[in-house]
Amino acid sequence: MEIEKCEVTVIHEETVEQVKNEMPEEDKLIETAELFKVFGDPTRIKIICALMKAEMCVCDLSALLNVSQSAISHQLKTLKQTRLVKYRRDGKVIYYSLDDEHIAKIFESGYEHVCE
Amino acid sequence: MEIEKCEVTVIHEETVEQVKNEMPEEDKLIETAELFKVFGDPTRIKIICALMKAEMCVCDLSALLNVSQSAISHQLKTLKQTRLVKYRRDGKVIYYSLDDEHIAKIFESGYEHVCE
DNA sequence: CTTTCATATGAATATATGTTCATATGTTAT
DNA sequence: ATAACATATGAACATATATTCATATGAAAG
Repeated sequence: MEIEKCEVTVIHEETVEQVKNEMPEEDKLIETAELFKVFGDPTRIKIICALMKAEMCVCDLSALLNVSQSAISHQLKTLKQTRLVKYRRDGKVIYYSLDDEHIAKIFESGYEHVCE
Repeated sequence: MEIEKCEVTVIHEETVEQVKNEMPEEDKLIETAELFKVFGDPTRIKIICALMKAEMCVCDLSALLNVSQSAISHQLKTLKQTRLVKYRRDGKVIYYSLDDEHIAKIFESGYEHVCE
């Protein structure tokens, strides 16, 4: 007895084939989703937005956004790992800034849509 | 005895004040995060990407993306609620498409960054 | 009106994730 | 060395969320 594959009815085979050929690599799409996911948290988007205006240290971000130092630090870790922010050390203080001009562009594209 | 506010050390008061004044409304930022969150799931980003190429029905999306009909339908519900997709009915079949040209722009801004 | 088919939906489950708390790290000043 | 301070980190907890499963809805055909 065969194990049946859970088949799905396809109504428009041509469309499915055509779109399948035009779709980007799955890996790229997953990476894209992961990128957007990072933008998809209130604390992180606020950090990104703040860093568009000025380079800032952890405790300033913490005060500005009214979020604990630890929470900010954890989120900055995520932002570092995904290369959205970079940092420099000056004594005890660590200054964060956006890694790249393009990060701001992504923010803008979403923000504009919300404000339309 | 007073309840102390959990105060945070602020190092650069001027910067914090200035950025605070330049920041958009919190509501808008939260909405922006919510928008990006919708883009931040592999299945949903694939649906969005597919609908950039063609209008498609649920079972075609299901076949194309190799995701169950139910899962696709649940995700389309999310996409409908956030006004990223619209639909039209033709008999038993419901065709989905992107609600707005701008949706594709947002996708592109993230996709480009990944492919840079 | 009953069946068939495309889609939607609610409950349940497993997993992911954001924050807190306590503590560690690393730098500067005494 | 030691104290003070800015930041990082690990564990724990609570919440959010994506998928599955079973079933409901709604339209067309017989």
